[in-house]
Amino acid sequence: MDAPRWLDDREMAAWQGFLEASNRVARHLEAQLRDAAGLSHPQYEILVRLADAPDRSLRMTELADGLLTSKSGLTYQVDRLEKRGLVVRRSCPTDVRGVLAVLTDEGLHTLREAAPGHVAAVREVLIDVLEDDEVTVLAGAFDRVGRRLRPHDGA
Amino acid sequence: MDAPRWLDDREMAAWQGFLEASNRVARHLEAQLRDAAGLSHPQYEILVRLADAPDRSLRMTELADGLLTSKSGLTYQVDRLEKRGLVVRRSCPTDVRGVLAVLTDEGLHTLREAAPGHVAAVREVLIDVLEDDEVTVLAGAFDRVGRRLRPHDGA
DNA sequence: GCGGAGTTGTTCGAAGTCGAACGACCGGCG
DNA sequence: CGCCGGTCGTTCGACTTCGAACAACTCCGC
Repeated sequence: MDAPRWLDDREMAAWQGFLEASNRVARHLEAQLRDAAGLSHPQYEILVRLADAPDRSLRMTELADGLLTSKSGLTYQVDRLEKRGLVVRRSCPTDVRGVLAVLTDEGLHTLREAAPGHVAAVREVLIDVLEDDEVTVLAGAFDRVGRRLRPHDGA
Repeated sequence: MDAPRWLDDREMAAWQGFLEASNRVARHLEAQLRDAAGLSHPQYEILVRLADAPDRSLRMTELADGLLTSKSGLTYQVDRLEKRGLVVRRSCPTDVRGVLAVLTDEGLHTLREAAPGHVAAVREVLIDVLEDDEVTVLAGAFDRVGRRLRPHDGA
């Protein structure tokens, strides 16, 4: 490691831009969701995944895998959602240890109310700021970056 | 807002990829810095900015502006750094309210030890995963995205 | 010089995140 | 049947972050 390859200007701009953009975008969307629907971004993602799942329900572990949060973090957020009545916990029929998180009607309603505003915000701060070909490049590149850091996904 | 423009597959891939990539990259670098130098990423950035500043010192507010953290967050991190002896607080000569954060020799030394490994990690998980033209596109696009969300930068 | 509006950095409480430890439970093998 | 490594979800304590409130102070117009 005696000859570190430093970042040239172009690389530095990409790196700094990435850092600033990811921070600001995350903050902005967090604020938008909270103001519009009283949801944090992790909570919103939990609702989305449950809404797409069969029976609107998923095991805690399945939920935690897709989400990029820890198991304990998921427990915390599901607690919050349950106290608001957007999600219910049921015990898993095939495994006594297991817990099923189930989206309630109210949860689905809340999600449907929040989704358009959230998507609009995503467009406003990211997608619609980019040219079409930039979106394409970004999708390809980030798929590679994300996959590479995924715990166990050789593909 | 009755006709939300949803994201098509390509846009969705870009958005999801952005989310996953920014989370995983941030986590990975946080872990790398902590293991190699006992620094958090915010702390590392503070050291970098101080090292580049005249007299290796900056006002707290100047520091907070460049950094993407709040004032209180900065106070907390500078407290940490000061307890480790990497930074010292001095009162500002031209403004009694002001506080100058000054990088110590030990702070500079720690930074120089940490920098090569950090840069290598940035290359490994982001820059070197991308093609040259992808880096270029990314730099341009993110500059626009970041600038757009900046509090006060009409340009 | 003076008074009020704005700035500066810190403190405080609330919130969220993580990893490690934990009790409870599954499943296979003897 | 009985045991034992592995899995499930929660709990716990430590850490970090944020915004609002705060006291001290500057700066500008008069």
